[in-house]
Amino acid sequence: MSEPKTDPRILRTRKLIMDSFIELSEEKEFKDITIKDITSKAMINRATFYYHFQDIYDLLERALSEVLLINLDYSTYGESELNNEDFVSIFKAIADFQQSLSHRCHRGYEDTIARIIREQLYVIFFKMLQKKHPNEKEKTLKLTATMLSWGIYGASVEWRKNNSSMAPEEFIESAIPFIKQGIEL
Amino acid sequence: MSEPKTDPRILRTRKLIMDSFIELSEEKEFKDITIKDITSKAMINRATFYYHFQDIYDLLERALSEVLLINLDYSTYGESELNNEDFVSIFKAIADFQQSLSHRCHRGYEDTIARIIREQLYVIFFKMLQKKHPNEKEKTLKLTATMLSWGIYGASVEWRKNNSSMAPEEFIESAIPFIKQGIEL
DNA sequence: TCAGTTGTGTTGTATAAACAACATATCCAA
DNA sequence: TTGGATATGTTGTTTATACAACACAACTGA
Repeated sequence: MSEPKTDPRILRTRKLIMDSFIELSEEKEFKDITIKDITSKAMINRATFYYHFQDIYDLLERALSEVLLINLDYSTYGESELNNEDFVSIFKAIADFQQSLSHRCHRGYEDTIARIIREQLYVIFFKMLQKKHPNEKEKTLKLTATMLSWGIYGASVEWRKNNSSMAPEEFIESAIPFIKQGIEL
Repeated sequence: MSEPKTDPRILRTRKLIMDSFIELSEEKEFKDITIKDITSKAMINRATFYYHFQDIYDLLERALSEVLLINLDYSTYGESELNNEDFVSIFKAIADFQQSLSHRCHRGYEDTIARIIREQLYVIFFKMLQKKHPNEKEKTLKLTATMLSWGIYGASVEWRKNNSSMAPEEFIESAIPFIKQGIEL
C-alpha cells in the first residue's frame, strides 16, 4: 500500500505538455517542433519542461507509452490475454502515432523514433508474455518480445509505405495468425 | 506604458477555470454546478479558485464578459462603430450563453444571472457610446446604455421563450433599425 | 426536530512553477 | 570563416498553487 500521491500540479503540467506535443505533431513534423513551441502552447515556462523531461526524446518516449497504454484495454492488459484485439489495438496505436508524427519524410530522426517505438513495444510485450507464460525462461520471453516489437514496428513501416490505403485494423488482421503461432512458444 | 506583466500561471489557471465552467454549463444547469466540479475538471485545488474569484457569481460575471469580448470584433470595439454587426454579435453571444447556462428552468437564480448579464452589457454599451458620442453628456449616455442593455437582454428572453425556433442572428435583425434610431441621440 | 451529508469560504505552511540570467550548441548567410 | 540568430540545457530566487484543517451554512430524510 501507501502510494506517495503525486502533486496534482505535476500531473496537470505533464498533461498540458503531452497534449500540446500531440497537437503540434499533427500540425508539423517532429524535427521542426521546438521545446519553446510546446511550452508556449502548454502555457508553461520552458524551464519547467526540463523539470519533467530530460529532453524532447524523453517526451516522445513517454507520450508514446501513454498513447499505447490508453489504447490498450486496461483490464485486458492486467489480465494478460495478449489476444487478437490487443494486437490490433497496439498496431493501430503505433500506426496512428507514426501518422501524426511524420507528415513528411524526416531523415535523421527516423532511427531515433523507431528505436523509441520498439523499446516501448518491447516493454509492453514482455510484461504481457510474463503474465501469460509465468513459467517460461526469462531469456525466451525477452527474445520473443524483441521479435514481436520488431515485427509489429516493421508492419507499421510497411503500412505507412502503402500510405494508409487500408485501415490499420484491416492491414494487421491478416498477419495475426502467424504472430500468434509464434508466441505460443 | 509599463504593464506589470501578469504571471503566466495566473492566466493559465483562470483559463482552465473558465473553460471548465463553460464546458460544465453545457452539461448541466447553473444551479447544479459546484466549485468542486469546476476545480476538479480544471485540475486545480478548490482553494485556488478562491484566490482568483470571490464566488461562483464572480466567475459567471467574468466568464460572460470574456465571452462577449471574444465575440466582438476587437478592432471594431476599439473603433467604436456600434454598427449592425456589433449588435448581432452581442445578441448572439448573449443568446448562446444563456442557452448553454440554462438547459432547464432554474428558479431563484434567474434574477442574479439576468442582473449580471445586464451589467456586462451596460459596461460594453457605455464604452462604445462614449467613443461614438464623446461630446454628449455622460448622464445621457448612461441612460442610453441602460436602455440598450435591458432591451437586448429582454430580446434574448423573448428569443428563448420561442425556444430558438429562429437563429439568434435572424431574430435580432428585425429589431436593429429601431435600436439604431434610438442611439442616434 | 435533529443528525448526517454536502457545499462554501478561509488560513498557515510546503512545494511546483516562473523568471532571469547564463553557458553552450547549431545553423546559416555574408 | 565569422558573427548573428536561434535552440538547448542549467541554476538560484520569487511566487502561485496544493494541502490539510477548520468553521459554518444549506439541505435531507428519518
